[in-house]
Amino acid sequence: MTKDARTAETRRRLMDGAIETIRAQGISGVSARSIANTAGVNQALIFYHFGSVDELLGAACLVSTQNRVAAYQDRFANTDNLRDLLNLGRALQHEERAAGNVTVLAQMLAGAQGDPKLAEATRTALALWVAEIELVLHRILAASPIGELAEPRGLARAVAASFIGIELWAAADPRGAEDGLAALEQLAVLAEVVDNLGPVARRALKAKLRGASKA
Amino acid sequence: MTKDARTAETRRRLMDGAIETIRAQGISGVSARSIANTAGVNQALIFYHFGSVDELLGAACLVSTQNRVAAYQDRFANTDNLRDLLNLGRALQHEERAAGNVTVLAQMLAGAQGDPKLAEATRTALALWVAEIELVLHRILAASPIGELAEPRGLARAVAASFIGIELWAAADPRGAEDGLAALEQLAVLAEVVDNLGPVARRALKAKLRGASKA
DNA sequence: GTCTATAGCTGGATAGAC
DNA sequence: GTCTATCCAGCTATAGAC
Repeated sequence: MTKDARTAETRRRLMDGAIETIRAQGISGVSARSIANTAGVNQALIFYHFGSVDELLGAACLVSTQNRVAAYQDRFANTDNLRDLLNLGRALQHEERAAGNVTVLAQMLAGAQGDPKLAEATRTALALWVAEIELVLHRILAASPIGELAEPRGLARAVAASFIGIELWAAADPRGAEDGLAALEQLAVLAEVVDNLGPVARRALKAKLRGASKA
Repeated sequence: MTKDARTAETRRRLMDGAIETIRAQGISGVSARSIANTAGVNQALIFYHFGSVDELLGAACLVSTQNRVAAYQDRFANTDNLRDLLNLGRALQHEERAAGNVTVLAQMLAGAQGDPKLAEATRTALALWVAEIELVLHRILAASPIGELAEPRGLARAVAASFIGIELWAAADPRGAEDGLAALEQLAVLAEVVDNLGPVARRALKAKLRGASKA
């Protein structure tokens, strides 16, 4: 194995270890030693390769989020109606719970309180998800009466933040989180029903919404 | 000042200090020393009065949440339609951002990952908010076509979790969180519009929703 | 009840051998 | 690049004076 390959391997193990440690113990369980232990790597190598624990955390979070988002690019691109989006959301929620990316972002966000460096890294990672969601919403809402009210920019952030909140909740109260998620899905069904009203009801609703948004 | 009064005063200062420390530095900035420092109280007294930092955190979180929820009891009780609920939510979001209770609960939730004691305390505190929200939703949804779809139990938890997510987001990206919040409010307006449809459209919608909920 | 002092541990970070 | 050894700051928790 060449030197470069060994370096890359060590860096990868450290980043994987960092993610796994956040996932299992939360941000307050994270330390150079706990990460090195999970990674099966010497503790001093964190500082050699990344300079500090914070910078390792930032790098790990960014790379792992890039990977997760990339895994959905096709599915995001092929979504152009509410029903597909709802299905995608369901799948995403389920798969990411297993992969742990949402949990990691939630913990990073918690750690970002009063730590500008972590805040910066977390913001960058979150932006990757938000950008994808925003694009899809833009496409879908343009053709929906709901588009009269909510703009994609805000809605994308609200959706992402809600995922974060639910996932955080799940750690303390799994059943409650499950119920909450089911309720959100039902609300999405409401949006879909509204979206599929006949042309007359649809025009009436549009007019009402236009009035409401001005009030 | 009597002994009992001094004891109560110290306990109060410690609990206030704990809350303030979580608020300012997040859960990973919390330690017996940082709390004692904020409280202006000797560090050893945490262990004398509460036994451990975790137990202080649990007690502080519970008491401060009780106080905040109590401050809203009348307003919750007097809310029986979507418009009032939307206004209450707006007021609550604004006032609690200042009071910091939502931030504290979010940080406790983050700390609860892999710490069963914190998880238990946080669950109890969250339940106080959820119970109020659930009661209001129960009242409102019974009279609304939306009630065909979402049950109050799940929806209450979803709403609370979303508040948590948004507030956590705000620490890293204030503008993004603001946009997200605005979008959620607009969605509530949609619900209100749906709720105020004429009797014909309303019956049609109900039938559609009933079909959708079975699918 | 409250304080000082301290034991014993874990944390970040670096120096220097290999 | 990686390892061992180590410094020192900060942590929880307790003992004991007041």
